[in-house]
Amino acid sequence: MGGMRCRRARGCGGAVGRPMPTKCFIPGGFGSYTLFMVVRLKDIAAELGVSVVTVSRALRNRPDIAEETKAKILERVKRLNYRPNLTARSLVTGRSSLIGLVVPDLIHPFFGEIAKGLSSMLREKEYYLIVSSSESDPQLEQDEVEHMLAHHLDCFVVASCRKDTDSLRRISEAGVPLVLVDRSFPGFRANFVGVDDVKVGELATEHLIAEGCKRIAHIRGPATSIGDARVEGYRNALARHGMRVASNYVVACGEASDSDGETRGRRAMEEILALKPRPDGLFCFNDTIALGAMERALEAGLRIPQNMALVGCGNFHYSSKLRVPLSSVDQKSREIGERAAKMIMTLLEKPASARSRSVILEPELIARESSRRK
Amino acid sequence: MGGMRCRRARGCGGAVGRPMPTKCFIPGGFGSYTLFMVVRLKDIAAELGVSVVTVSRALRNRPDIAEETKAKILERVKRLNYRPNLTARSLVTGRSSLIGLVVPDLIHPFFGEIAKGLSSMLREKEYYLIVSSSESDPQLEQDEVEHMLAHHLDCFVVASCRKDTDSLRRISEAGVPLVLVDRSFPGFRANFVGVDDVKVGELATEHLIAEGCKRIAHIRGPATSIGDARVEGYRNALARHGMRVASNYVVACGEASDSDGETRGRRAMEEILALKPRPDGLFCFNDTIALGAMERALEAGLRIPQNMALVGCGNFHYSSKLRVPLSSVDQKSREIGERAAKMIMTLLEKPASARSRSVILEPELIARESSRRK
DNA sequence: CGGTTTTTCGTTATCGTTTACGAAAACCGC
DNA sequence: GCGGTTTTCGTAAACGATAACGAAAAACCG
Repeated sequence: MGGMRCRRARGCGGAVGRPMPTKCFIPGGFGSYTLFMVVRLKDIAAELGVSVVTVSRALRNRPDIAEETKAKILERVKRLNYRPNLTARSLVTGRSSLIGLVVPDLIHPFFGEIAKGLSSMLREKEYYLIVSSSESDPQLEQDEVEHMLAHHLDCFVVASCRKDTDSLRRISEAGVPLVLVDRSFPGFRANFVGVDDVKVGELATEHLIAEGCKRIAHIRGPATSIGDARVEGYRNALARHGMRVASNYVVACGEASDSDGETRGRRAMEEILALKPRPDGLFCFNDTIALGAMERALEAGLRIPQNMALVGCGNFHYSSKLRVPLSSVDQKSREIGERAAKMIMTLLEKPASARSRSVILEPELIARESSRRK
Repeated sequence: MGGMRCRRARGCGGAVGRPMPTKCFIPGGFGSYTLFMVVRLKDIAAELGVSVVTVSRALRNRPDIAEETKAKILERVKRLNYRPNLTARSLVTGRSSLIGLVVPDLIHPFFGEIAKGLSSMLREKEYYLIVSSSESDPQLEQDEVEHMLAHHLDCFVVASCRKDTDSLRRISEAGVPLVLVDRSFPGFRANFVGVDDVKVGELATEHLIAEGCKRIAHIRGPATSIGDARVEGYRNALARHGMRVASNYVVACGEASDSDGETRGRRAMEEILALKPRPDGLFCFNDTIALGAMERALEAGLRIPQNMALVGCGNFHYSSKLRVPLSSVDQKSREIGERAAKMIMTLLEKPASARSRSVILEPELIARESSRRK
């Protein structure tokens, strides 16, 4: 118990660097404060009369150490509650056990689920998640990525809100593995996990057709690969059934960041209500927009789904609790997180393979009252 | 541009440690890959013919450096896109710029908001958030804390799901500053940010009384300080109006982790429906439970709020979109995050003050259709 | 202009760990 | 009992930064 150090203590500043017993009470103070001990390899080594390296070897289960000494060391390590200083380890190994997650919005259930899926899988391998919410602000995203690079993370998981690939390119240039989620960038080669967004559009539209809708409109999302893909799916489905695609039936609602998606949904619905003939089916880019649209439609006296059937996307867990339970295309957010985690683990274990992998999940339609007309 | 190193590269393993130009193309490969450069203090120093320490000084804006050399260095730093290796810095300074956040559930909007509030404030000071979801599992929480301690975080923010203070005690013993959010532990001195939960119970109950309810029931939460405080508030309000507190009007619904809060809410409502006389007002521990209760009540043919007025707690942002928009006590989650961030910053800037601080926010009732009877 | 102060910058040690290498000890076959 | 392997362990040098100290250069002052 000899050579240990007391590092920080409330009200005992001078003691830094001096030997201390495991617990240390300051008699004169406001009471007794337990001081904290930094147990280091050095301490354990000194106690047992072995070298630092030997202790390190025991901890990392290296082969070149005698079973006997290893047992002795591990016993002491356990008793002293030693944990290796990952900062120091990281400095020399170059691996931090930290994964960076950059999403547009932490509160959005979609990204929340992804974070949860990621962290629950990464936990097993003792990786931790350092998160950043870009608040759907491209500049902020870039800045955050830049700062996070300084932490030398082992891998980035990014749902980018930028139109260009500048922040992603910075990550690649820094040689840090990267997994895109939700949104990919054509022309930018990277690992990707997400759903098939064309399929999303198809599923929603096919469903509305199956429910007997004749004039199906679409509130489209931003002009990103996702937004475009869903429009494409919508068009595919209509074409497949020989239905006309009136161009004014696709209404844009701006750069739908989800925070104000609802207002945007309301505004878009205004446009749709003005259409002649009025659509009897509507596929919305996401649930938030669908929510706003639904509210506006109800205010206007429409009955849902009788006058207009509605399908959203995202399948928020409260979709079923709404005034009119909302049909929605599930984006498999939890699974996206888990698959991304798996991808990260192979990325980090295998020597960096040049090929980038994509995992495209199948979306799933959850039909609820807002679209059930039969 | 001389002494720089190429660190990692796809498909060029052998080059590690050798000098390389800023960009490096491998002619024979599958194409051209940009290699990444580790720019270090050493590199900048070598280029400019100054010492490492001088560069370090320029970067940290220290006084003991000539303006001229500082400018020269900063120009080069900027041009090379240099960022200090925070891992290395952390090792020597003992400060990691990382804050640990441990919550029971990342998807829960309450904790999501807290995370958002925290990170948006901490961002300014270039602190980052390492998050962990304990999934409401006490053992998991303990393990996670244990692991996170190895990362030598600057501060912990914890919404503990444990009945004891073991994990918290570990943090204190390690000498790491700690801020509790949402839930405090009587007898355990620590910094705290949360709402006044007695007030929560009072607000909800007073409101129901004001709306003319005569027999007010309560679905209580777990037997924690929070659960107890809300019951206390509920009792206070009733007592204040001379109303009888029937003990069977307070029904428990188990350890409401929020994931299955809804089922628990349904079950609790079963009990409540069986009460004679049937309550005409109900205050639920949280919105999720309220949601389940509401559903069950509607199924049973009750009209809300006419037959039974309902108030929840948490004020989820979709509360207003429900079948019957839900009245709810707002817990100021965003503000909790922001105040916690402020607290952290003073904690880290000021020399560790022995006194622990508490910020108790005032909850606010948001009345909606589920309780409006007048 | 000598001496003192101030400014500016470099040298050395350190943070806690791992990697590379080599030495000692133990084991082996003959 | 001797060369050669194998096991086990220690020494030294990193990793990239900062802290402490001291020396050189510049500025100041009477």
